[in-house]
Amino acid sequence: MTNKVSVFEIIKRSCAPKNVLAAIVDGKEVDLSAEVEEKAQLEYITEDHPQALDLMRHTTAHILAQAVKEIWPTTKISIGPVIENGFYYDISSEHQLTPDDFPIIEKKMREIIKEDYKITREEISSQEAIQLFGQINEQFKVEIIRDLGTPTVTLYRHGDRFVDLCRGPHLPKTGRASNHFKIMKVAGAYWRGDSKREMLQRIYATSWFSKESLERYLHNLEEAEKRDHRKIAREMGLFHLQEEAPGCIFWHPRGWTMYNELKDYMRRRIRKDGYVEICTPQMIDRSLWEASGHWEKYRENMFIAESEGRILAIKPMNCPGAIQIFKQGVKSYRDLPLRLAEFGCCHRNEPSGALHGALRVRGFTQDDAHIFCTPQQINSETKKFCLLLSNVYKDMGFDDFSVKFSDRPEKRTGSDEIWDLSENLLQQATQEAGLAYTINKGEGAFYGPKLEFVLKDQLGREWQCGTMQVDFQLPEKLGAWYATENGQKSHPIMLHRAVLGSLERFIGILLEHYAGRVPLWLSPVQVVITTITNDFDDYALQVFNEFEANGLRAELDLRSEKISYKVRSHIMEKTPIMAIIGAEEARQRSLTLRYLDGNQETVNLTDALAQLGKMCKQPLL
RNA sequence: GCCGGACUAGCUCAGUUGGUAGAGCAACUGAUUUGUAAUCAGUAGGUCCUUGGUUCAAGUCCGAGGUCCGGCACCA
Repeated sequence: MTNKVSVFEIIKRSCAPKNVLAAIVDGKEVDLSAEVEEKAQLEYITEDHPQALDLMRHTTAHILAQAVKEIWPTTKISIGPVIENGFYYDISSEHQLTPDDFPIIEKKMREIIKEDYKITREEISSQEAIQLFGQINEQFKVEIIRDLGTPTVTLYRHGDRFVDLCRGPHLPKTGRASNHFKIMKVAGAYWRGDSKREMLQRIYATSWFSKESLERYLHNLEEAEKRDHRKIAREMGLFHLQEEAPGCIFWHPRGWTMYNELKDYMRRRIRKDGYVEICTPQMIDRSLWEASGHWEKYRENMFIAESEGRILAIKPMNCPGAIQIFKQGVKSYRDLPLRLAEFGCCHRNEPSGALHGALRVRGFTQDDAHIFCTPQQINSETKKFCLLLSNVYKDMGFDDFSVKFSDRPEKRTGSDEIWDLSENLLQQATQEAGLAYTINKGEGAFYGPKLEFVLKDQLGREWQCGTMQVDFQLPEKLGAWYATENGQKSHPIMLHRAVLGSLERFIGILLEHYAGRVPLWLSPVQVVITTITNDFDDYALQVFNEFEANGLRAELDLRSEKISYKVRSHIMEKTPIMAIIGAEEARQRSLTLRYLDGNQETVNLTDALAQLGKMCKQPLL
């Protein structure tokens, strides 16, 4: 029999570092109070350990809960997990928290840290735990324990002041938690993430080991907010939204230029990949939506127009329309794969609370396409698509995107065989395309599995852009078929796919990614020509005409302002290049090109034209 | 949709215990002719989100609605 001792004891006896927060035994994190074999291999978690921050934040979350309970004793606590950059705790309280309460809570938390309560772990039977939490009116804890269904649970106490249900591990004492924390915001969150249940108050906080880390984090947040696409769009004069059209964008000339450049680029891309472009009606009679199943499953999100006694739906998706085109004329297996692309303008009545600038809108245009193919062609088409998407994202400057594979949901149609087949084909093709992905269990569409390609905004929020969905339902439902090699009728598989997702969303993400300094070929104004004094306006006008004739998007700024004033104003509009003309340039028929990063060079007009032409060229041209 | 907050000039924001609205920047006009992030002066600009109420009097207090912001839920 081997002797068991606490980690704490081992540290005391050995020459282990002083500032150990917890330990890892057999790959499992444990408290310092944990009893382990005397000769166990221990890894110590000190502040510089990769897992230390989460551990400390977790304990700080408990301290937050204790503080709130001490200030408002009737508060009920639920869960308080660690998240990226911090943690939150969900509570239910008669007291509605406001930011004014944050300093009060923070002060109490500092007191708790200063009091340096001993944190003890205790394992008790679930029944006892239910009784315990029942007595102190912690109904959420009781529910959690019931649902866990384990014979025992673990509790963590802060001295005799606070008790919480928790798996742990935790710091040995509250005093080991860092004082460098900050409560960030309070927001509503449903109990258990279920919109039918009680809404709790979620307190978000961040916490770091050092003051510098905390300050750096807060500074980064501020910087990220400056890159908010809504702010940038206004500064650059790209688009606006207004009350009368919630969730719909008013594109201004500059924004629309960017939009069309992006669209042109995509057109060239997909043409190279064998797509043909179509356009289907904006409004289609209800009967088609009933046949497609949208009327039943998606009615709530559809905008309806009534006319002459019939009900028309404004399309929320392009697929039923695309199928109508496929159905024109008899199709043969020789026609497959048939790739019908559509820059489809869709409207969806998204929940009001979901709207978010250009990233979540009600009216948007997808770079959509529907590929009609045989099951055998799923593999090659998926690979082809993954390659297309990777190339597009690369051209846009996104090396970093995540891929999620969503498999069969509980509510679905189609046999298990067809699900097995399509899931396997899709996964295999993705692997063969060299893309790493995570599994989104049960998140597939009811008609088939899907791939989602996700980009992050400046504040770390994820937005799905690209998608690839296998659909073995809709062609059949809407009566699309082709003649096989044996002359039999067969329903094609339909692949729904988009690279950018929506042009609106993608532009929003581009703006944030580049802080408005988008690649030259996308820039609405590529170069602004300006003069030091009005003496050179004639030459400036000549330059402008030459630029325009060469297909550059140029503007003239002949305001009689100081050059510093004009430089500043164009920097703020994020115009990538200024062509500055003074006495020297006019005499030599040259230009001084000033870039946004402050670099500049003086070149003669002919060279400038060639140089700018090259720089502003779209990919694939 | 749910919880909370906000809404005053194009933008960023002041506006006292309720007494009838202000600044800076932007815009416009004029002067200035200037070498790389703000030249000077003047002018104009408001249904204080909408609406109902309380009051002698409402930007301010109360009710209803709208939009936006932050989360949550949703996201074919």
